Amino acid sequence: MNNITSNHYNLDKCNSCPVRELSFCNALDSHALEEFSALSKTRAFEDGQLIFSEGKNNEYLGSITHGIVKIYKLLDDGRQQIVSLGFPGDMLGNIVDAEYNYFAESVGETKICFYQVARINSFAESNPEIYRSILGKTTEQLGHAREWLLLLGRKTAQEKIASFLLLLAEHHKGSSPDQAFKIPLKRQEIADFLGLTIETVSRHFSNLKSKQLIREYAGHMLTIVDHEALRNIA
Amino acid sequence: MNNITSNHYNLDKCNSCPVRELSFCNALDSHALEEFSALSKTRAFEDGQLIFSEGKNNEYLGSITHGIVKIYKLLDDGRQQIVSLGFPGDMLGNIVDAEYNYFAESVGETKICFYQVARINSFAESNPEIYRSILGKTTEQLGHAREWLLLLGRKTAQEKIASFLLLLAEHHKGSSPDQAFKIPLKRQEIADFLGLTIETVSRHFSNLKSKQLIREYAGHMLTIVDHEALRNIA
DNA sequence: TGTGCTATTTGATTTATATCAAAACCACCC
DNA sequence: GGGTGGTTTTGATATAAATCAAATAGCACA
Repeated sequence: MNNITSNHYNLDKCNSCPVRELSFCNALDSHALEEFSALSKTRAFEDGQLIFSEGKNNEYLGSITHGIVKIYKLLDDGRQQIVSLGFPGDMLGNIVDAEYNYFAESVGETKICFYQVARINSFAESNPEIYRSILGKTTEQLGHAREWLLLLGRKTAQEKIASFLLLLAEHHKGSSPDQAFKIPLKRQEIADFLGLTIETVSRHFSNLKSKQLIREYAGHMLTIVDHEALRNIA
Repeated sequence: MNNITSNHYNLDKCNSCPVRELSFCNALDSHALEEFSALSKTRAFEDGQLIFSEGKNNEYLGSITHGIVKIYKLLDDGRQQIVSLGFPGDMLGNIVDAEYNYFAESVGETKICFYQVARINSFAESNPEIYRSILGKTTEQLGHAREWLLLLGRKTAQEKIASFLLLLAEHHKGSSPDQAFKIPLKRQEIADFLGLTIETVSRHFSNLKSKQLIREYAGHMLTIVDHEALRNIA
C-alpha cells in the first residue's frame, strides 16, 4: 500500500469510533487504548480501490470502520475467488506473515483504521492481551472461511444464493427483520464469492423473485419476503 | 470428548516430542515449557475415531504429534465437507469459542497432545507469549482454508486432484522428491475434501495414471512421476 | 481356497452449471 | 432526450461432473 498518510484524519479517535465494541482493539482498557490509538491512522477509500496486494510486504493491520472490503485470490488465468467479505469491526490483514497472501479491495466507500505491524508488536511487549484479541478475530475468520468451504464444496447454486442473502441480512440485523437493504456486490462479485458464473447467479435471483421469496427494486435494494423459506433452502 | 485420561502416557514429554519444533508450544523457553508440559496429556487414537464433535463444549486444545486428523462439517442431509487435514505439528481446536464447530476424526493411527483450555488461559497469565504462538498457528490454518476456498470455488476436478496430490507430497518433503508415499485417505474422503464425488475422483486418478504422471501400487502407495506436469495442472 | 464385505473402477446416462450469444436495462453525460 | 458503456437478464447449447448401475479388485477371515 502506498501513501498511507494521505487522506487520513487522526482527530476522531476511538471514543467516537463506530466499531469500538467490535474491533480487536476492544480488549484494551482505556489507558492502553489511549496509547494504542495514537498509533493508528484512518484512511478512506472509494469504491474499487486496491487496499492490499498479494506478495507485498505485510506492513499494516487494519480494522474496518465503515463499508465493506472484499478479499480475494486469483489464478493465473484470471479466475477469481473472493475468500472473505470484511464488514465494519472486522480485522484486515494479519501480524504473522511476512507477506500478504491476498488482494483486498474496497466495495463502495470504505474507511479503515490502520496500525503498523511493527508498532503493534512493540506495543504488545507491555500489553500482550492485544494478541489474545487478534487471536479472537482470526479464529472468527477461520470459522467463516470453513463455513464457506462447506458452501463451495457441497452446496448447490440455489443453496449458495440463499446462504449469501442470509449472510447479508445478518449484517443488517439492527434494522427490522423484513427491512430492505442494499446488495453491496455486483453480480460478478457475487459469482466470485459463491464459485459460480454471473449467469447462474442472475438466473437464481430471478428464480427466487418469481417464487416471491425475495423482491428487488431500485436496481439493488433487496427485501427478503420469506426468511423461513430461504433458510430452508440454505 | 470422553475419557481423556484413558489411554494416555505422560512419560515421554516435550524433549522426545517429534513435533517439538513445529507445535505451538515451540515458542516457550525451556523453563516455561517444563511448566506447560506438565499440563498436557497425550492420547492415542485408532483409525476412524471421533476426537471432537460439533456442538460439544470446547474444553481441549490439541497438538497432533503422530498421524492425520480430518476436520469436517456436515449438512443435514449428510453431505460432508472436509475443511482441514491436520498433520503432525498442527494445532487442533481453539481456545476462543465456547463450543466446537466441527467434527474431528483420526485418519489412521494418531496421537495428540491435549491441554485444557482453562489451563492454557491460567498459564498465559504469566506466559502471554503462548497466545502469540497460538495466533501463528491459527493464521496458518486460515491461510490453508482460504487456499482451499480458491480450489473449491474455481478449480476443475483435474486441478483439484493435482493440487491434492502435491499437498500430500509436501508433507513427505523430508524424503526424496520422487519417493513413494501412502495416500492416507480413501477415495470417499478425497472426494469430501475436494468437493467431488467418489467416481469423479477415481476417474481422474485413472486419467493421471494413464498419462503416466503418477503411479499407484500395493493398493495406495503413490509415486509422482512427473512433478512438473502435475504442478502445471494444479 | 473360498466367502463375504468394502472399496474402487468403469460404463451409460442425466443434469446442473458453464459457455456462447444477444437483448434489455440502467446510469451517466453531452 | 438520445447516445454510450457497462451491467444484468434471458435464451440456446455444450459440457463437466453427478448419478445410476454393474463389474472388478482387495482384504479379512473361516
